[in-house]
Amino acid sequence: MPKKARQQQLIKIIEENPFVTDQELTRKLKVSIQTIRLDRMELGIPELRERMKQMAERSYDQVRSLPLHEVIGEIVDLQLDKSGISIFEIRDEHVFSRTGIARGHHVFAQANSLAVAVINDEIALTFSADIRFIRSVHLGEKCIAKAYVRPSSGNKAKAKVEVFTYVGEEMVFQGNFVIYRSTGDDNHEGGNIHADRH
Amino acid sequence: MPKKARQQQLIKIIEENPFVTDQELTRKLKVSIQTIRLDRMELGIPELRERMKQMAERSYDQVRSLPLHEVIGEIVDLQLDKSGISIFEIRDEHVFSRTGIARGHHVFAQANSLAVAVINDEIALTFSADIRFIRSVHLGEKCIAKAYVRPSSGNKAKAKVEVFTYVGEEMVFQGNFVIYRSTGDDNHEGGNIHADRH
DNA sequence: ACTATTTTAGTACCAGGTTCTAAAAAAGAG
DNA sequence: CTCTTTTTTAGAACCTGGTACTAAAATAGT
Repeated sequence: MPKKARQQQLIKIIEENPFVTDQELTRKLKVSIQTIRLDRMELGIPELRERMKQMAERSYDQVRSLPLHEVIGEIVDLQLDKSGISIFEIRDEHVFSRTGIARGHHVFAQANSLAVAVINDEIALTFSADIRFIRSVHLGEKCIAKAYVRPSSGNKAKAKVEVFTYVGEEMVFQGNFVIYRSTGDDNHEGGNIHADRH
Repeated sequence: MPKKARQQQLIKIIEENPFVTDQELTRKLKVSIQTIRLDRMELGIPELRERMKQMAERSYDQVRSLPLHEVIGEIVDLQLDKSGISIFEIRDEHVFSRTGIARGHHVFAQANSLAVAVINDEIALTFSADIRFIRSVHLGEKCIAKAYVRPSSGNKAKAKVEVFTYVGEEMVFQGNFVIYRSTGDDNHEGGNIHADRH
């Protein structure tokens, strides 16, 4: 096997299993460990421990910067029980890779997170929602969601929140949320209660 | 400083910086390296390299198993333009940490992903949705979502999909989706079209 | 004062390498 | 076929960040 081909093989093997040692590579490629190491040098592939360290660091950074998993979008303004604003930038991981159009649930998640956040209560759960995707959102666009709490008539445990999401001047999403809150009487959690539609 | 306190300190330091070596710990805790190592033994904290390896492996597994970022839930049955079933287990990262109740947008995401997947088209986007969270879903529960495509009257570009999500026998979520499809005429992407509500 | 616990010290050893020197083996050129 | 260059292999010394083990101090408990 020629050198080039072997090095391509080596790249492939390490790519699909970064946890492989040089020793194991000698078995797979049938060359000496020195050759493996020269190849790694030439290709700029760090040793196993360095590879693991880099993966660990990358994942650690992500964990640190992504309690975005908890609340989607960055809340920049919040007046409890009144209104709130959040910003969410559409990135690679949010779009259909083929079209660059954001998957609906991410846009929804931003609105939902904001609707829940704006309710000033210990427990606030989405009870129902009526939503419209007015136009599709694309990779790189910044979604600005604005939520307004509507004065609730009657049932105090259900708060109505309207959310409008904009990209620039353009409205791209609109949703009417009914948020269930834990005012006093805890642990209802929906059950068989039915919301009146608007 | 008593032993217990030191060990608590050690746990804290490693927790907030898992990349610390024993050597560095001697400086922070002002004890010998042997003491550090005895402490780690007693506390069952692995050595630096092992910690990094575990982090790397965990993140690697996630990367492998989380093109779930693309499609939420595992689709186990799919009859295009007819019906589909997906399974989604509620894990730590999906719940409000205080209550163990799933955030609504994850349950929605499963249903939305399925509704889009079941439409047999190159481009399928959520146009609108009307959803109900019937009861809250908790950590560890397996959500089984079933989607049915309803025969669309009139506008062929809009498919109606009903999704019901169950935990066991119990229905926990219900949604009526209108999915925009790319039948022939491409790139409409919503725009100023308005869906008739059911 | 004697015992038990805790801490420190030191040595041998390990994985998975790097760095360096040097010799074989293979390939290419004239 | 010989000479040169490239490629491959071998081996020894050294590195990091440890483990495993033995043993001696230091500290605390009673």
